[in-house]
Amino acid sequence: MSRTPSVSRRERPAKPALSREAVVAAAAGLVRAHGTEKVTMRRLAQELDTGPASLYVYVRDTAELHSAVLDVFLAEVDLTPVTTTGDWRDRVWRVLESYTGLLYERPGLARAALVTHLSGPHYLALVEGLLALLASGGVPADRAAWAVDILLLVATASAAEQSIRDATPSAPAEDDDLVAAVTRADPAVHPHIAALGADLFSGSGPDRGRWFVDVLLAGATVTPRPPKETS
Amino acid sequence: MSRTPSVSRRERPAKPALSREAVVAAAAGLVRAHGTEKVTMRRLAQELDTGPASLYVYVRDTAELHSAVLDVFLAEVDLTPVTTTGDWRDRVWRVLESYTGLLYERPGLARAALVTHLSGPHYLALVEGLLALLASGGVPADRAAWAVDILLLVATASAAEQSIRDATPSAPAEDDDLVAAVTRADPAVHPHIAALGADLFSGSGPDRGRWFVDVLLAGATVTPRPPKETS
DNA sequence: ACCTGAACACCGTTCAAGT
DNA sequence: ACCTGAACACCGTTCAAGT
Repeated sequence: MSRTPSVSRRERPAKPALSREAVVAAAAGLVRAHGTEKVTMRRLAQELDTGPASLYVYVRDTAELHSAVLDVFLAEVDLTPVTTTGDWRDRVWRVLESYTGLLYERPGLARAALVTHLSGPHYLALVEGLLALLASGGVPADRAAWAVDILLLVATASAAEQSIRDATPSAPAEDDDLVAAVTRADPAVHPHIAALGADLFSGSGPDRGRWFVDVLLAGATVTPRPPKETS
Repeated sequence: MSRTPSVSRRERPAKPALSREAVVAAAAGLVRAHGTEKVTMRRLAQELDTGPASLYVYVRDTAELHSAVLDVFLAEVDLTPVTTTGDWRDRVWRVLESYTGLLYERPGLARAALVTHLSGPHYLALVEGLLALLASGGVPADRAAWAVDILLLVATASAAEQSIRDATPSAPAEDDDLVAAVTRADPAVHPHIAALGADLFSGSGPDRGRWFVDVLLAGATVTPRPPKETS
């Protein structure tokens, strides 16, 4: 008496067909559920009910996987300020705020973004939007490219850095080595650091960010003149 | 007849006594000889003729080790521009050039610096030097703190990024995903990116860097005025 | 042709047990 | 008290061998 084949074929939920989309989506799910640190080739393979080797058909390596996952999250960046009216600098700021806000909740991704080149569609859309805003503000195209690069870098780094602090509870990270070193700074050796003291870390992320955006955008709109010689 | 104790005690070159300095110095040697990637707890322990567990007496974890090693290399930063005469902006630039040059040859360390907080003595000396220069240029202390942060961030990132390109041979990284994506960009969807094309990556590291330093320092010396309302 | 089990060559960190 | 062998719990990536 043989078992009924049609029933015994499989007991567990259908194993979804693999594809790049499925792999990246599963990885994004892993980030959402357990954080970026848990997104390893092996864990992801387990999640997809296969062996790690199979993933290499769809992603080049772990770095590329991380970059693809980040792009999934970049879909959440609010680009509406690009097509809104209002001061262009404010609109740049709002886009960056949306970008940073996203990364604040996904610190591991911010750190990954710091050491990889992004190239996904949502990243391109973000860059395009910022370039459009800078163009509308009268920033020359070549400077706009540089400015967007740096704006995104600083935004990413601020998210990544915040995540370092957040790993420990205390407000300005009592036990941070840098804070300790600054507090211990000898005024005779490091007068400026000693004078600033904890003010070295002053200013909220947003305050610093807004200041930087204003400075950079102001500088980018100025046609650069060569520094005057000893005349 | 017992073996002569004084001779048989050890056959190999003296195992150097462990200490934080010895551990960090050995790690720096590993970086010099084989690159930052090879500086793992296990390899370092092997180098020091002990087990990995022993290292945890002297360093908290791998991140702290990397940060300590980086500080060793930061000893090479040329801080003489701090006490020289000449345009203060030039002198800031020269210090940053020295810092970046160092990291260009140690890409792994640049990447490490991007994701850790530094706090070593040479890092403090670098920050102190930059703060002194900005102060001499009339930058208010609180803005100077922000500016130095960002200057070092951008310098570090540019070294880390260069290292990503350098990992592959071709000049503007032919096979870079981002370059490919930009080249493929549809002008209808991404007009600004398509218009810029390869110019998105234009400008040498130093050109971009110098431009950025000038913009930031110009902005930092301006007393910020609240953006004028709709008046 | 396509996919993957199993292996290779590693990791960081902890802790019980030694001296 | 100080130090560490050995173990625990993982990694990324490759490739020979299957279907």
